[in-house]
Amino acid sequence: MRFRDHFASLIESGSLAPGTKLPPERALSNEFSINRVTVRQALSRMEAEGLIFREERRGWFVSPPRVYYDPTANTSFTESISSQGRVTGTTILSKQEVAASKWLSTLLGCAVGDPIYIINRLRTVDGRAVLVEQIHVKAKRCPGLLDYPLDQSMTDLMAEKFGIIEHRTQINMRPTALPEIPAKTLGVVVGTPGLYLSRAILDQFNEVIELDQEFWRHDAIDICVSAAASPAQS
Amino acid sequence: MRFRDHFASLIESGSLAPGTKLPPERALSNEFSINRVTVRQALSRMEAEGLIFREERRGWFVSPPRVYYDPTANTSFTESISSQGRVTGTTILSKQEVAASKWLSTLLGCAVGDPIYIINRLRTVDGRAVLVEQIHVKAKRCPGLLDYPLDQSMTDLMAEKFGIIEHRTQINMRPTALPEIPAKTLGVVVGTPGLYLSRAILDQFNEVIELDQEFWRHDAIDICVSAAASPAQS
DNA sequence: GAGTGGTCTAGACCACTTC
DNA sequence: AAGTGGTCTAGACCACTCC
Repeated sequence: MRFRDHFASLIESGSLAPGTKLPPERALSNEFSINRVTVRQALSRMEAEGLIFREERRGWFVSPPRVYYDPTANTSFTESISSQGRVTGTTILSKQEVAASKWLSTLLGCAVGDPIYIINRLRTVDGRAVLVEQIHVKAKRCPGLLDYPLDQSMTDLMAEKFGIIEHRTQINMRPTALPEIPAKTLGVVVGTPGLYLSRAILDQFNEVIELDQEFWRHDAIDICVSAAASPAQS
Repeated sequence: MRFRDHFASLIESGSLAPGTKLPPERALSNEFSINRVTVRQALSRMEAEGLIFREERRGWFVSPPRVYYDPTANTSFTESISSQGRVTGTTILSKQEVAASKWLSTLLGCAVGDPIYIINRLRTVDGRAVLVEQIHVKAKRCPGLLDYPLDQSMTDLMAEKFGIIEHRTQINMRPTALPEIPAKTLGVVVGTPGLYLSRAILDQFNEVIELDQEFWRHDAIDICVSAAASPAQS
């Protein structure tokens, strides 16, 4: 692992700036006198460590610092990221109205066939795609939602236009490999390590009104959560 | 990816029970008429997806279901896991008193050189090693801690013996590759995807009294957090 | 001691990006 | 059109597990 250690120390010492493109695999193979298969194995290891990332068929790049993100906070994604001096971008990939599947109806607590809005968004930090999200909301609770500008905070939009106040959120997260569609969207090889995050949002009447599913680049995020001990202590 | 899809459907349909050992790589290579390098590539992909896991030099096994874990809850690890019908185990790997390093003193808010207890524990679920944790506590606040039985809830121990009540916890998590020592301890290949979780625990006086660092097998955990919206809404 | 996984070499072809 | 990453073949040796 001489190869890995070489680059790891270069990156950690800051000699290689975030975003820097590494030399082609074949060049690395020559320079270090190791086989290209071995080079790729070492690069994948460094990818898993979050030191470097790749853009499919474009090459390997030094990873930028992770962004801190508190999924339980009431601050919006954009707000939270820009307070860290980073620039976010949001792209609407698609928006549509569908009839609730069995699966969706269970999670949202509605009838099968009820109208549901689905919005797919891509979010970037400093120009790099870091997450894709699929948002499901009950159309009945916010008619015409799709006609509003959707590249901003959904929370704000739903509060201002439809009087829906977030009351509680149930979040699940797990490390996983990125499935085909999110991977393609993020410009990443299918099977790259990632983070899956789902979020069920309940309104002031404790009704599930929104269900989000996010796939993150695993090296983009540092999740931080602050928890106050509840009165009932074990 | 015929190979991957074959096993993925077997596992997802439940035909291959958790814990089942897969055939040797060379046998798979023969059976599917693909090169062993390709077999290993597919297996690594399935490992990243959480479908299978490996024990170093022992082989590949079907992953058991993830355990749900709420790092913000006040329930103990054992309590939370056993309520899911799973059996936990805890092994003390080491316990010692050290002088606080610069790094530790900053995080714990004490002087460099102050006495600190360090406890390393290994935790298992249904017999499988799923996480290693390193616990740092201020020795001054709980003298003689190391002489108590340490294979149970630290929270309970510190409350009962030293009157220390957890008041707030600051948690950070990120997907990463397992470094050498945790990997070895978990019987996992260095560089395997994992989850890093750190926890700073503050007592009733808002003083940091404990600092934990955990490395999880990435396929073992499903993190769930419930968040109530705070009065101050953005 | 046999078998297995971990690591490595030396090629090859294709799909895609870049020019 | 050239170069690059993604995928694949066909071997090899070592360290370790298992019997």
